[in-house]
Amino acid sequence: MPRQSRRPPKTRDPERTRAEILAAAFPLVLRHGFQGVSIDDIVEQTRHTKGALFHQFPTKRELGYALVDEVVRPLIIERWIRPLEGFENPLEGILSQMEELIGKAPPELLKLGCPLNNLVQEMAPLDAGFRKRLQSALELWVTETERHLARAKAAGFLKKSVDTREAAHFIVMAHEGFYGMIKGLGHPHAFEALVNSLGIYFQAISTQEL
Amino acid sequence: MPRQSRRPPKTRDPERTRAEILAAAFPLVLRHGFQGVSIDDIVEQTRHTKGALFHQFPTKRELGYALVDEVVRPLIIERWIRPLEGFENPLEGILSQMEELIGKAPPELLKLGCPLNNLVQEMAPLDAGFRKRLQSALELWVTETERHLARAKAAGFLKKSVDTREAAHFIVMAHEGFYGMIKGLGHPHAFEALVNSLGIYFQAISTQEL
DNA sequence: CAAGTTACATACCGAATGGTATGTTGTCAA
DNA sequence: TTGACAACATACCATTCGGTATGTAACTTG
Repeated sequence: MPRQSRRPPKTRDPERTRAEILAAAFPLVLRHGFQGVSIDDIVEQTRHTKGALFHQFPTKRELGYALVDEVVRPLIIERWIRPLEGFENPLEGILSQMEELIGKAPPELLKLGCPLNNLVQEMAPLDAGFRKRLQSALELWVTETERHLARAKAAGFLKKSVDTREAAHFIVMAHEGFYGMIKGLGHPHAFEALVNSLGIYFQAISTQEL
Repeated sequence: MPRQSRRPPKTRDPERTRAEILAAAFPLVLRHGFQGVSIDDIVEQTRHTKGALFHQFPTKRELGYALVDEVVRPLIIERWIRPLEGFENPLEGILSQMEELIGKAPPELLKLGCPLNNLVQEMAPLDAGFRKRLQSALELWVTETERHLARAKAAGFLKKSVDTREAAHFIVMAHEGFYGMIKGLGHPHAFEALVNSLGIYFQAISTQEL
């Protein structure tokens, strides 16, 4: 018997309800943008109703905020920061992770772009609440990247002259730029060119051959 | 007497009407996104009516297409390609132009992002017509950038080993990434960091000190 | 100048949207 | 066991939106 019934269960679980709504909203927003997705669209993708949604989230905007704080933000850490811990040289880790998550990603997924970048471009100039949360997520990404660059420097992989904060900004910018460029060109073909060029930059700030 | 009357003139000028509608739509779309702007919003910013708009553009989407082809595309050439012709070394030109158009731009303008990038992120995955036109604009930007890189190479500024196509992709990506990053962080403070890092990349592909 | 056509202006419409009002049921403390 | 409240479900609403139907004045053409 399927544990995940299509009909609402008799037992209540508000946290799970909330999580399921967010999980349903995420891919829709990724594909259509926040403004392009309606409450009804989201509800349709869950086993819940509009009443449940508006009970969990007072407004559509609040749902968007939760999406940033509770879905997008953790995703950044999980995908782009945590994996670096497994690499002695973080620069290698960054290139490797890019190859893994962008280079090898299915084209139809890549065309949807980066969840964070999409929301930044769409919502940051429109709404202060979004702006604040997206900014916070971006700064977290930069800060954590810088931490690993500092580690790289301490381990002698990075030239002493490198400003790790500057480099971290550039690297995060490149992530978002890669996604944006691939999305704009419509095919992932440009990825290799981009990662090669980023490699040249990495080489320029490194003390040894990568 | 003001030549530009607020009331519609008795004399007709369809091309001017069309241009005025596009001119009114452009800043609105830049600020609120394409989906975030209504036909009535646009009409309100002109001395024309909804009837005129739908006479010039059969649908809202067609207006968006025209915005890409007739406003955004020329803007790229005018801002980022043409100015390079005045520089013996195009790499210097790119950095100089970035400083001029991004570094010195008013923060409230920067927060709105890059017109092309905004539309790419918002509309490319949603609509094939947008996708085609945005892709074409991006490829034009890359191609024209590559032309100047080839010139740089011929003049001996670039290392022979540099793949100009790859580098052109990376440079265009950086333009869009810069805008996106500044928009996301909410303040132009990051620009200097980004342009410094791009300078390191430029140095790495150059034959001499910049 | 007559007749047709283009370029609008005005009024209106059906559908979609975010949100609400109200009813119902599970849950839990006393 | 029983209220009381949280967690929903259902029905409904006001507004907004892209688009259209229709009327009219300017312009072109024969």
